[in-house]
Amino acid sequence: MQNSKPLKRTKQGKSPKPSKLAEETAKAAREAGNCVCFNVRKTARLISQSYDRALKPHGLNTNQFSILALIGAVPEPQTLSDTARVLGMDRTTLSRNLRHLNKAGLAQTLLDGQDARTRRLALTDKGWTVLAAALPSWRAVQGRTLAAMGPKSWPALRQQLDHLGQATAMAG
Amino acid sequence: MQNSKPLKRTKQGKSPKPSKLAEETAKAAREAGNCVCFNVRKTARLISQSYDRALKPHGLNTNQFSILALIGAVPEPQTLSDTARVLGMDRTTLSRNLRHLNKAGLAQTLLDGQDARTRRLALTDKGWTVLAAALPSWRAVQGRTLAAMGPKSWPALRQQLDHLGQATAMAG
DNA sequence: CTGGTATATGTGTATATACACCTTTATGAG
DNA sequence: CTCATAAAGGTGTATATACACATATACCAG
Repeated sequence: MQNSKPLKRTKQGKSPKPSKLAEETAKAAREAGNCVCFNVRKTARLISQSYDRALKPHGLNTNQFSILALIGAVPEPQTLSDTARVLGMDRTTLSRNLRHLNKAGLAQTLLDGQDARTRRLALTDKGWTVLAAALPSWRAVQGRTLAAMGPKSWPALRQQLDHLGQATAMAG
Repeated sequence: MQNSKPLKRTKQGKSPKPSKLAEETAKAAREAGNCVCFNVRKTARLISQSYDRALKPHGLNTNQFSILALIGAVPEPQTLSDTARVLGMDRTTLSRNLRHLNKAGLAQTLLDGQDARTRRLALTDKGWTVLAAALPSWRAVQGRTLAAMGPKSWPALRQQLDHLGQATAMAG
């Protein structure tokens, strides 16, 4: 159970007089509850759990499902970098996420005929099968989510999220 | 460079005839671009990079900043579980995130006088100092973000995110 | 008191995420 | 052709994330 270090004990009775710095900083810190980044990340954490549970019977999590769906959605195999861009994901992150999908036999990385540097992404037969099987589960959780949030509000929310992603690039 | 496995080559010239399954699934997969979970996660990835850069001079990332700010914002040390709940973070995730903050000497985990099971979270003096120093950087990036997205739209967006987080709990 | 249950937390494991840096290949200037 | 530079991708490292499971403690019914 123990976390290695010896722990102090919270003082009982009168709470210690906070330092001047602490007093001012505590007040300012309450602003940070309004942090855009924190609130988006928090929502991402919460909603991911819901989608992960829904996709679990297919051996996928929401991230893997999104990658498979994107690879499957485009007619010709795209490069790793382009795919990462569409996913809003760092190239190296996608590279590593693909390892799991490769190992699971769901996705394949193909050489390009023109450029020896580039890799192109495609689904395997098994990948198509798993994706096809997972889609109804995704539709179900997506439907429940839209219903719970009021389906009308999603288009506006999505637009704002897109806008925020773009704005972020601007804002540095 | 190589990823161990021998890679196939994308076929040149005429593209292969897609299977019936692939054809239907590809069409369905395009729906998934509208996935609520994917879009929230994507925005979270993008915006996090911006905040991480802004906080980097203080040795913090956006997640660590949020945790410090929350610990600092409440008057009395709260339990780990309660703190995790407010952060919308799994208890065990917070537990591990705290290790870094403990090791860095920014946060401390205190024993509770009443209940030997519970741990309460507080900032160290160094934690107060670092948080105080980081707050202006956070205000700056938050300000840039709000400006770039149109400051009027944030309150509504935040409300929708909160709602979505709640809805998620309902939707299973 | 004692055993059963609930609560608070830590661990094992798997995956996600991105920056800094490196290698390989393409491309263009001369 | 050759070298400089750019572009595509992989690796090292650090952190984030959560589920399943394990441990320690509290608390309550009998």
